[in-house]
Amino acid sequence: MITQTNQRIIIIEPSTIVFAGLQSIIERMHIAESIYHVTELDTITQKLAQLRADIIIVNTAVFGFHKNLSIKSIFKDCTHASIIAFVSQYSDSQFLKQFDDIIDIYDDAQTISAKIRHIIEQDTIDITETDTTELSEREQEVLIAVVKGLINKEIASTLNISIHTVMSHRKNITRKTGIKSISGLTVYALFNNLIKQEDVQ
Amino acid sequence: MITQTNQRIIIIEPSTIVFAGLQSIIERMHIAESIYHVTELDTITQKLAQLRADIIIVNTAVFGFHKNLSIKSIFKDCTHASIIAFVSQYSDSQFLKQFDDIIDIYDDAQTISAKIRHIIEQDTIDITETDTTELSEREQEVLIAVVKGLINKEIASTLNISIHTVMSHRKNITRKTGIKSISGLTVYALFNNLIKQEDVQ
DNA sequence: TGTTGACTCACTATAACTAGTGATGAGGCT
DNA sequence: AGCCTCATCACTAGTTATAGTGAGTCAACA
Repeated sequence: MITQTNQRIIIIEPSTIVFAGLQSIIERMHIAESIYHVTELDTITQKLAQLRADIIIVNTAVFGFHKNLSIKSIFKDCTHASIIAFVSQYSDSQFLKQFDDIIDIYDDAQTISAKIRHIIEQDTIDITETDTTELSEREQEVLIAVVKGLINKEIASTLNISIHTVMSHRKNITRKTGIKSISGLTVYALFNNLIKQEDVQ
Repeated sequence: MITQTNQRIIIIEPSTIVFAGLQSIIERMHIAESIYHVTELDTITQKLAQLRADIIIVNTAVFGFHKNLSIKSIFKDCTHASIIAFVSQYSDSQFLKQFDDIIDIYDDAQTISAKIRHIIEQDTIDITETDTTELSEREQEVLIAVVKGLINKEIASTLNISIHTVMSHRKNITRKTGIKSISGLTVYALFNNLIKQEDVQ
């Protein structure tokens, strides 16, 4: 699989915290050459072209309540950049249609990564298959239950299947991931955002 | 100046992005031993005491519109934790007075760092009882081995004790922490910095 | 149409863990 | 001296998990 690791990204976001969060998530993707922070729209419009960004993520809040704006014209100098809306509060759905994609403040890291990857892949010709999920849906369900601390019998009853099936799934999970221990599976599940820390135990 | 580098911090914040931002800013301060993410209030209240946090940062949005809540009573099990409000939208100022400090979503990194440092310094003055670790040294060793994925027999041989002793320790660990599942112990060990993620499995 | 993968279930035998009780010696604290 | 914790070990009985093999149904796909 060919990955692009030289993306130039601009984030237009008033809040330092939110910027830091997006930055941190994007950095973990190892696709960005640079991440540029802009807090206001006005100060940047002329310089945008200069920065030659590949991706611009813009908090729709910076547009204020003037929702009749044309995104195309605002970013007219960035012809080859993909513009992603970042929505942290209600935004008009017609307005949002102008963007290449939308990231919601409540999206999880996996979703955000997927959206950005998708944008990059659209721009890149050589898309080879993206990581298909290693585990089947049912296997993920079983894994989540295991990590929640349920024993096989309990998993069987919550999923309405026989304990034999549960064991069968668990054997397949072990085979596919190569992880034998519950603690290892816990880290795997946390890392892959299959479960939240507070749901464990 | 004595700096505290072993703060256990819980962030109660629905948005992954905002959490990642706070995490990233706090990590740069090098004061946190662990940063725990919780997305909802309901799922965590009973477990809060167990986690023995020093600082709890809570997005006031999780309280919804019921602003007559007593913060003291919600966090009654965390007597020694400082509670910081994280405000991302309008919040009643009377309500906010209950908190030890307030972080606003538009605060810059420097301001946030200063606020957190201030909280820590206040606390370090009135440390009378050093929060001795809940688990004995031997129990910690056993716990780490468990979380590494070793089975009791293996733990026995690496620690040069009988398998009976290992089980004895494990029983005590379960009794003291109240955590029965290996996955729960894994989260506990990660949060309490007893083990690094990469050492698991 | 034949293959593959997902999902389901079963049987066997062995290994490992859990829970409860009990015991001993070392060391610290009051 | 008495009390407590830690660390060590043991026995019992019951529960749960692991490993290996096998097999049927169903849907997708080439």
